[in-house]
Amino acid sequence: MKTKTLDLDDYISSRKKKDKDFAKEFDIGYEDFKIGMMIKEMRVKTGMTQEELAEKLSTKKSVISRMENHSTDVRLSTLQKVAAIFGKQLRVAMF
Amino acid sequence: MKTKTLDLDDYISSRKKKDKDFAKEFDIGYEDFKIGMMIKEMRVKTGMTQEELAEKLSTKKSVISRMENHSTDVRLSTLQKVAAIFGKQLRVAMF
DNA sequence: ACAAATGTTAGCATATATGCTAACATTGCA
DNA sequence: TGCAATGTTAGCATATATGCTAACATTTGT
Repeated sequence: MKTKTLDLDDYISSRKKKDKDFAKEFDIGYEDFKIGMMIKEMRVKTGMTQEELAEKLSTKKSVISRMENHSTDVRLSTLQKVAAIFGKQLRVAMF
Repeated sequence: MKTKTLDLDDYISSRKKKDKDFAKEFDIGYEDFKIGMMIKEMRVKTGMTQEELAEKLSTKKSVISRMENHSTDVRLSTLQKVAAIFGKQLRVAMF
């Protein structure tokens, strides 16, 4: 079961090397969440400003800044909204 | 990019057929979350009662029941705690 | 059928994510 | 250099996930 997990890790890892925007994914550990980095990376990659993303989320740019920097937690529904804006599908898994 | 996503879907799908407890994963759509089903499935599979899971989460069985049935949303930190109890790693991805 | 274990629900309390404004900081460009 | 765009932060308001208790329902085993 350990080896099986590693198989998938390897698969995803190699896929990411082949194709940079294959997906954004990360594991959530005991330390700080890195959700903000993920969101910021997708936003910057698509050339959006915080204010533009905020408008699409029907909120304010200060909220985006906080999410990208200070937030320690987030609701699944919020992540889902963000994913939708970037045309992505949110996936949650327990490996 | 569509085909790439399908590749991964196929991979995971076939892996799940080979090994039932390979992983629990699901996509979050516009409809209702199915987080509760995922949690319940893992709990039942490990033979835990709601009360036992509640104790490990330092909460009450009523909270578990609500999560498994009515909850429409959940925090990532809560999912992380649940995953940890089942010895799993929580992964979030935007495909 | 009964009793014990397990699960569900309602109602309320509390913690915290999210919403908002305004002031300030930083960056980029003329 | 200075202006405009963009990003950051603080403080407070609001919405909602989570915590808790108690009563009730359901299941399981005898």
